Amino acid sequence: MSGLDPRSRTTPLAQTLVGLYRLSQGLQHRLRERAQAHGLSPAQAQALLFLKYARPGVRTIGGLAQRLGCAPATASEVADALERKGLIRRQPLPADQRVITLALTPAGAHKVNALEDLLDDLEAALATLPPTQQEALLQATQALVRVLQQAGHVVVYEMCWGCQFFRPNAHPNDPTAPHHCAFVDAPLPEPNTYLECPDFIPRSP
Amino acid sequence: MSGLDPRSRTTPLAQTLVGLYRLSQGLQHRLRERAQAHGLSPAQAQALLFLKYARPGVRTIGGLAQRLGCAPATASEVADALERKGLIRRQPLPADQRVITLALTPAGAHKVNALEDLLDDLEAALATLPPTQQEALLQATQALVRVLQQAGHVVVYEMCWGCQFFRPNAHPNDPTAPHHCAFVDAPLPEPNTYLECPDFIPRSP
DNA sequence: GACATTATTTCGTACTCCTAAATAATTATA
DNA sequence: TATAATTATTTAGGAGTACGAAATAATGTC
Repeated sequence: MSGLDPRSRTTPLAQTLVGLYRLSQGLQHRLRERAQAHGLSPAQAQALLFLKYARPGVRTIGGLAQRLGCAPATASEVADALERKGLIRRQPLPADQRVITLALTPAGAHKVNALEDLLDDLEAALATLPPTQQEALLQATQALVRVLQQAGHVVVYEMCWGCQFFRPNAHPNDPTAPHHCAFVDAPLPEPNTYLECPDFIPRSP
Repeated sequence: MSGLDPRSRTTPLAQTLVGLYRLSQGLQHRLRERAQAHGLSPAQAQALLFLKYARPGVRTIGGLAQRLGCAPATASEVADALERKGLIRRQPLPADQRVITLALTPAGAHKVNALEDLLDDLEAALATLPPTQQEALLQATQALVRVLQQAGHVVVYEMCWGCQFFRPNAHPNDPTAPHHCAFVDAPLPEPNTYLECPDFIPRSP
């Protein structure tokens, strides 16, 4: 009955399962290869991208652990490595001295810019699929990610636009923070709305 | 332009890319969790499944390295760990003493039987998708795997039925090996046709 | 002020992963 | 048939990944 038995690989479900497994393996392989070309490990590359794109409040050891799907101890070690390489800085949060915020150094910002095309060739491969398959693949992956998210296997970070807690132009008289987040009940500066947030919940269609 | 920038995540292609990335992360996370429940690392669990289902000729250090997508040195270390745990045996191949064949011990065979349902809950999640999405997802993943395969990011192991080199009943008078493989040009015993082979190439539709 | 909670770090252990070099067996070449 | 190239694996060394448990320090609660 197991989808990993080749004999059961006649059912579409089992074939898809094995396909996704191979896809995952290939993606990780590609990730390692590309990161290595920049002198980084896969986790280090992901951490740099996280620090570029996550909203300020989650750029901490704990936030990084959530994003990498690892224990805080591991995230602390990843931060150690990046700090040794001079790509990030640790800084206690003034408001709560237990929290360590992580910030890219100029060298780190430069490195992550060179790193952004990490999966471009996979995106190019996606583009070769017929449009109907692209659309179906999008629906299916999003449905699966929701399942994995509910099972706690992955934390989804997304930006505000499209989030059900986002109130665009709730403060029209405040040019520095015209929008509003109903989740944390706080005004949002414009640039922050383009950053990733783990509290994101999509608006229902 | 990068699909990893949240601002570009408005295009279906970029959304799919990020979805696949999360899917991959979730799958690896689940794999680690389930393997750990059996006292194994992810690589060790994959190695045991490989030794159960791969055809005899590839059950070697090199074959394992191909399957795991790692260097032979790493595969040798994985074999070390499994040997220490008494789950596999190393044995030089009589015909070529350089080659080390790997075989499950009774304990290893027992362990891998308990391990086969490793991704069953992901398969269950797949089953919740509407049938049209299931079909499209199958097509799309297979197309993507082909791309990754050609780029060398993954080696596809499949069993004979469906392979273009498979000649069923080519030796009707030989009850021990009625089939034939045109790739290695050798007769195939019936049980072997249900095992996975890295030389698999699908028949054209 | 005592106590629980939280975020992070440190420690110890096991595993992953690579490259480069060493070893041994086989195959090719001269 | 010696010698050389090739192949499969192992060993060694180094960086990284990952965890649980214990330690530390800051914050919140009663």
